[in-house]
Amino acid sequence: LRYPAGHKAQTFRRIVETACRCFRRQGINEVSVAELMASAGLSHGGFYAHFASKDALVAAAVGHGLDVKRHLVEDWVASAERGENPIAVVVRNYLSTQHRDNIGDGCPLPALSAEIARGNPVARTVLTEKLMALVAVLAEAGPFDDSAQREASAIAVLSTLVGAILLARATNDSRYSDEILRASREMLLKSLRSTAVSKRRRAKKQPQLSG
Amino acid sequence: LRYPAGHKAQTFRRIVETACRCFRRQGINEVSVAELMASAGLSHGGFYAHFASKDALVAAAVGHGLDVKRHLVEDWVASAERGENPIAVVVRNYLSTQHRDNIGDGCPLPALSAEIARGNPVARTVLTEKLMALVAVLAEAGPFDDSAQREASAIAVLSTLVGAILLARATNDSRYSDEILRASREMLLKSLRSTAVSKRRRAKKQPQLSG
DNA sequence: TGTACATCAGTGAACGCGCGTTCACTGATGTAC
DNA sequence: TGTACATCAGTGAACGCGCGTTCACTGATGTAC
Repeated sequence: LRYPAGHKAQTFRRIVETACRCFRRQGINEVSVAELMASAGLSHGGFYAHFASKDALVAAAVGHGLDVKRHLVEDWVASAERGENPIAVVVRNYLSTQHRDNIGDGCPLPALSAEIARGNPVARTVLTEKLMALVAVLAEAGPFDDSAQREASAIAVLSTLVGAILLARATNDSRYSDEILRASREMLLKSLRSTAVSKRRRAKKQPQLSG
Repeated sequence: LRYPAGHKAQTFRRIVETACRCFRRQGINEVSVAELMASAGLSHGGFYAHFASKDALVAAAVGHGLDVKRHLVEDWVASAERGENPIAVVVRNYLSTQHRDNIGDGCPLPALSAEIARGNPVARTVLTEKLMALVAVLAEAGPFDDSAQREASAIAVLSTLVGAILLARATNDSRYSDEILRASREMLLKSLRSTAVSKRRRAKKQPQLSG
């Protein structure tokens, strides 16, 4: 066969996207290369024309998934209505039953962090970089005058988001799972309300990264 | 061989404890029955004299690990000095570099929740029950008059604890990992300080579960 | 007291199976002449 | 314009390996007589 220009790059992307979804749904080690390639509409032998190893794909898939999530968070932040705290929009969207129940399209952090933490140094480095980028988006949108305080607050919020989704998914009792989301969401929103004063004080300072 | 009374029960406990440590360190699917039995000083064939399947062991190991952790949290709560918020003690101990770096003895929730959420219904049920028990311990120690509010607060705190340890372990950059622990810890402690008034108001009401 | 047998926690070879990876091959199209 | 060949994304059989699980066996001690 001879394929049109860009065909291979397109296949590459399809494998990465399929992998990212399968990994989140089933876990990295529970998805075989053969299963994954079949999901992408290919046979398993062609895999190594695109990636040096399964580990290399894992790193690419994690990076892709976190990029997509960062863009989504940016959209949420941008969608905040005038006077509304953009972080509150992120919190409500992230800690939703939709996000909990849609692990295949959800954030890779609650789904894959534990597995990545234990091995695959390349994927770990990618995760660290993308995590920092995600925190930067949240920090830029957050209250507080001091930029270090903004980043610290963003990190703490993200920890709660990730932990709550993780526990809500692990829980077998659907009412309790809902309660984990609700309780974590309310704590964060209440905490944001109590810092609203500081936010108002910061209003109309020099923007840092706006384009 | 004929073994003394209680020998089998002791071996059972040794397998469960070894398994719990190995699972947290390496992940459930990355530990084989043979490797685990060797770590417990036994050969792999004897495994099925104790457990119906690897899944049955997983459920037992998760239950054991969460029981141990609940007792540890109870000790932390009891160790709080007069006038100190017991939850603050839990937060400082949980979000420590020692806990992050000692995954084998650490909380099973950040280490195993993602893997358990995806399969093994028995382990999921056990996790749910033990999670509720852990939340109850935190709720009993927490501020707030209203018991529903105490439970909600405990759930939110636990979400942050679990998420922060998970992200701190996944991060490759040791300074950033420390910062994840610090930022999450400070947010929780600050939040506890702001509810301290309500705690003082609650002082000397009827105790609920004290023994 | 001595002998034959039952017990049963633990052993280790063996099973079928699916894994990650390799490699000789395919075949429609682009290029050389 | 027509023919021979190079290209290379994708195919599918095969590799060595380790997995969870099974099972015939071991052997020190307790029990029956």
